[in-house]
Amino acid sequence: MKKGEKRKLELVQIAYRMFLTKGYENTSVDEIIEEAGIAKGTFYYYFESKELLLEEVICMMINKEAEAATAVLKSDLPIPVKITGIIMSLQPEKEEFTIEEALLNPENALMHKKIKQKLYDVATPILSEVVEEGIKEGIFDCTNIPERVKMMLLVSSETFDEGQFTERDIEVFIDLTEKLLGAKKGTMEFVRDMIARGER
Amino acid sequence: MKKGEKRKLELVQIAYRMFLTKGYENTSVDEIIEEAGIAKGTFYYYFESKELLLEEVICMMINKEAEAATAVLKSDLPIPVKITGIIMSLQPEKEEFTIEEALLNPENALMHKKIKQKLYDVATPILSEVVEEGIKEGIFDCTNIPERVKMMLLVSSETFDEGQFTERDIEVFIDLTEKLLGAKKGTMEFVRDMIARGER
DNA sequence: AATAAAACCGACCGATAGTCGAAAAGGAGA
DNA sequence: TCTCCTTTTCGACTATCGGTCGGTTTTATT
Repeated sequence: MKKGEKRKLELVQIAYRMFLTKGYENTSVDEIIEEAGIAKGTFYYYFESKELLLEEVICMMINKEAEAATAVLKSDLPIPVKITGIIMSLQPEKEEFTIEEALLNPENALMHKKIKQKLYDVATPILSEVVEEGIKEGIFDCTNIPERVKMMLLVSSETFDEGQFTERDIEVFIDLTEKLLGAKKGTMEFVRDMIARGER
Repeated sequence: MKKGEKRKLELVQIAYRMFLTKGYENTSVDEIIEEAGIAKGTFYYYFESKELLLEEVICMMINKEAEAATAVLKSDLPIPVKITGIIMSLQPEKEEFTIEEALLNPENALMHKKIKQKLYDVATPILSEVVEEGIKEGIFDCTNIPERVKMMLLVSSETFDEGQFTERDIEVFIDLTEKLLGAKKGTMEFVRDMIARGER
């Protein structure tokens, strides 16, 4: 690995940590370069702008999560379990840092939005594939799969990411998922336990 | 009306216009005060910060939309039409300015998020009331109404606000709404026309 | 050793949100 | 009209921030 690439990676990782703890808007380039012990010019040798750095930080995060999701896809778990597993592996929450709080912070609205957008782009094809499998196996029955998957992702992220959800939210989510995919009642019931287990 | 209140209102309206045309981040306080013909100090006499001004601008917008929504609620339109009407009256799009573009602009992520949050808070009780009506009339059949309404709002705003939606998105949305509320197939079919008509 | 390419430096710039002490403007009572 | 107090206005000033630029050092190549 070349020296330049190493430095760039180092900067991305420093930024990752700082963006999540302090927020993107509240982290200045000056702070990043101080932490890294480099000069302003060096920073801009590696990144065209602060926002492009953010882009790279997000890429790094997404890739990590996409890997986990793909692993679930290729496993031989039951289809409904796969779906829940993929959705949950996409939530950036259970990492070592207090990411949830950081992303929910209003001042990270931009970062949050960008992450969600990329996450959808990555997750929709993966989940769609699983749903196709499910249709072949006869446990799902629906058309317009990508659209349905997107709505599922939307509701799940908006409901569960925020951390403030009730038993009733889970109930409605299960009901919605089953109906959206044309599954028999009860098919997705175990989501309840997975969410409970996945909780912090 | 006192002189001070008038000035404050004037500033909020100027900011409203400028935020929507140029974006919140891209509108400087200097530009606002130049437009208003006042000095910096005067601005900060009325608003503690630029962000608190944004808060007031959003309040103004929400109130306008909440009024429209309540008007629909109190009308004697058929229930399903009421629901669509309320949802559509909450979309800040069809105003005189090019608001949609401004809100979709990534740099307005903060503003967009804040608006959406407030809109949910205002709209959920109103829509829930309509759904209750529908249940009494026998065209809907469901429990956990507020949760279902919130998910409906979520999907509708995320799908249609972005402006990039297909015929298939509409189809899935109709299907989802009917199933979410426990309505007979076809109950919400006319949404298609309303969306088509409401389009720009 | 000579040369070129990659990596690094930090003073500097323009723009921005926000501060502050002082000065008008306005009104109420004498 | 003068006084006193409150409300409103002013604009120079500050601190911080993202970003630029010309030049220097390090590293690899021949």
